[in-house]
Amino acid sequence: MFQALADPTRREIVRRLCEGPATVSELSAPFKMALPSFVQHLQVLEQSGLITSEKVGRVRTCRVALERIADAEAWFESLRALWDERFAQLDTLLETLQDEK
Amino acid sequence: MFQALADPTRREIVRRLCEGPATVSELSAPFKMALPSFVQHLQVLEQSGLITSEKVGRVRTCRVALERIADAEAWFESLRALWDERFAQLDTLLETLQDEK
DNA sequence: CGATTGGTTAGGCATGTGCCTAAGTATATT
DNA sequence: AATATACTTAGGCACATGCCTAACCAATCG
Repeated sequence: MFQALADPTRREIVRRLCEGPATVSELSAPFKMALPSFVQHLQVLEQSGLITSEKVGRVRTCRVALERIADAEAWFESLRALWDERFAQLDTLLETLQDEK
Repeated sequence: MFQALADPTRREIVRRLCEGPATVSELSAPFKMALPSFVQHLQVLEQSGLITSEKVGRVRTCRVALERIADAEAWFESLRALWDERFAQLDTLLETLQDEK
């Protein structure tokens, strides 16, 4: 998942899809890149679960998988929890020191 | 920054440092990896700003740079904002349709 | 001072990644 | 049916990445 987000093109794709579903053509338009290369990026994102896609006729429409984005975000929250826990321990220690004083 | 977080070893390093500062030796102990390889990971993280390090004598101590972590987290928040904005627009549209009905 | 410890530098390798071009398939339009 | 459009498949290349070993430097310990 983080591997998938390592590439700036892929991050931009995800960002764009948060604005709403889009076709492969729409998504690829702003990028000066050969289509197969671009689609490879989509595949990485889809493989990681961050987006889904559906082909109707000859048009493939991509959508962001927000639950999966939330999974990635949760990692940061877990870091914050660790850090906060550390501050809580520091606070406790400071209180202990004050009591002893 | 996301590039730096793409590697599981590096994510674990960051996670560990959120528990508190640690020396290179301490950090590398759980990993079955040659020290130079491990230090290369630290360098990637430091280069990306996610951690800082300071050498005192022969001991290098690493610390997480929480502000920088917050920068990465902010990207997810910006996605959420886009998504929320989209829902707001949908709500408005639904209300408009209801009014017309 | 010699030995040990903690880290750094240098060079190398196998694999992965991000891009390309060419050719092809399927669907839609004229 | 011919043409255009949207995507897919296949193969390739240059560079990046994640690991290794060997050698070295600096600080600390006994």
